[in-house]
Amino acid sequence: MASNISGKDTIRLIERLTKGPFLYLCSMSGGPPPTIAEIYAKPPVNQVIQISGWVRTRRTTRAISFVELQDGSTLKSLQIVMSHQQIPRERIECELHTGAAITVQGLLRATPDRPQPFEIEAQAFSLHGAVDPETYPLQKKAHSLEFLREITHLRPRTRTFQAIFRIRSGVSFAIHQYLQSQGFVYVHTPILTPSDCEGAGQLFQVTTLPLAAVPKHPDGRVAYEKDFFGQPAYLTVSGQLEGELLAMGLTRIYTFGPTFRAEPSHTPRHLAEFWMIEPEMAFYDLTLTMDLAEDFLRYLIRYALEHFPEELTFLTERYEPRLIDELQTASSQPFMRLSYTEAIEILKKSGRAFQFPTEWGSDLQAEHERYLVEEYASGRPIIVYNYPQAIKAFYMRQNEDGKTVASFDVLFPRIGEVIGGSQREERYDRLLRRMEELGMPLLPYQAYLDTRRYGTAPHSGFGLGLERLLLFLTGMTNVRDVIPFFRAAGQMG
RNA sequence: GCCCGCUUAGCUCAGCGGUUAGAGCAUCUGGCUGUUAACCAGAGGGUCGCAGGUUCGAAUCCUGCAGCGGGCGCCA
Repeated sequence: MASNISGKDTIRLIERLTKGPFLYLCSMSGGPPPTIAEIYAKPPVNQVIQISGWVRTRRTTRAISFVELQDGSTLKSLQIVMSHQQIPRERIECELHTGAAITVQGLLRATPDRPQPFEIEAQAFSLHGAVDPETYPLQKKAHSLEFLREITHLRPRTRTFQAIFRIRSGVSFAIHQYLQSQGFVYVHTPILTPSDCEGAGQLFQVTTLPLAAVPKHPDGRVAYEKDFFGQPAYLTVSGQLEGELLAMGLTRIYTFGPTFRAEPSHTPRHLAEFWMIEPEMAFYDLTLTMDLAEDFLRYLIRYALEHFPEELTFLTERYEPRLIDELQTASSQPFMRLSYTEAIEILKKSGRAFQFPTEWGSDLQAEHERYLVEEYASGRPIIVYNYPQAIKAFYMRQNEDGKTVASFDVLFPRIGEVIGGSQREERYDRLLRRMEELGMPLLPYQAYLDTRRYGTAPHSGFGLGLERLLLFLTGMTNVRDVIPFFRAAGQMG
């Protein structure tokens, strides 16, 4: 057991086994052991090292066993060579099954004439956690994504999910990097909110009231004054309204956090808990905002291409043959821009028999978006802007034509909408009139309206769905496969 | 929420009214002087999702339920 090996013991063991000077790289007490990615980045050739990880495969011949070790730091694995003279074959066959966690001590030797650049000649290994091969669900061969969704706790052991989660991490970092470099302030908007401030979807209610015996008034209303906050509380469906308040003081802000919608959407593109990035900028009009959204997305795609070439090659070969081509197209060519009115004209002239109407005023359906992106634009991303007011949210800025609002959607091939955004209505009278037209209660929006009463300014923003973007970046087709643990209607994976 | 499809060994699947339900991989046993998802030989492993029904006979046809997947709507 590794926990029984002290640092001194390890040094003594290795000294005894190697009878010579060596570089003492790590022990449990002397710093973290190197990851396989670090070994590949700077191979300590001809040095004795310790390396830890999980067994991916083992091949045994008469005199030697080969163990492929992986640790999720890279797609690559490290081959460990175990001579049966050095380590008894029985022990290897008993302890080293796919999935077992081990630490190996051995000499890193260059192997220029073999498929892998180097390997480790093991002198000793310790087993941290054994695996019962009869019950361990994962094998060295590929599994279906559907099967892996049933074992989300073990998915991180597979190279596919290691690649996806590394890309998710890198892209999250790049999101901060890009926005920070553009002068944006990262703000934390609340997850618990008093009401549905956007109408973006069904809310999850949060309460400490006992569900078996909810306190009520004589007239049957729930006695919310006895609830935790003294009023109803919900999980946020969007940080936008708070984001607007903050942008009206900090000029450029963004949120990046989880969002919750209790919409029973049974599709591969919806989650009940998903991550959204919501930039909000004072003194930005619609055009500046579309420019920002396009530059931002192209930066993130380029970032993925530059930082995760091996992962993207793996995902392209394994899951989506068009992946790298699509990423290169989207990052190298400008997005196509169409007004909603132009888009409708194009659909009408297409000669296609669409299932849904293509009249001005009707919303663009999935089939319309797919035609526009995949056929009309030949796979280039498209920005559609200036949608009819009637099909968009109350806060979007009214255009001078009296029919449309300054809104936009970014549509990607294969996945559809990744961004929805707009210039916000900053004119108090216009906003108030629109809210009254829609019969909205004004009381919960006093803070929001205050920003229009005091020093109002033109401002804009958008929401980027992280999981949707990751579908595009990884070639996955189901958002459940780009988040470690998914929450969707009827499912907690 | 509506519509469609799938569910057979640990995994991926074939079988679609007619003997005792199959294959590859995995597992186990044995073999192999360096393997690359190693290879060779042998073995074990199944109430064919669950509950009913039709039939001389059901994995196969029908009904219901469940789980999963896909399409649509809503959206990110």
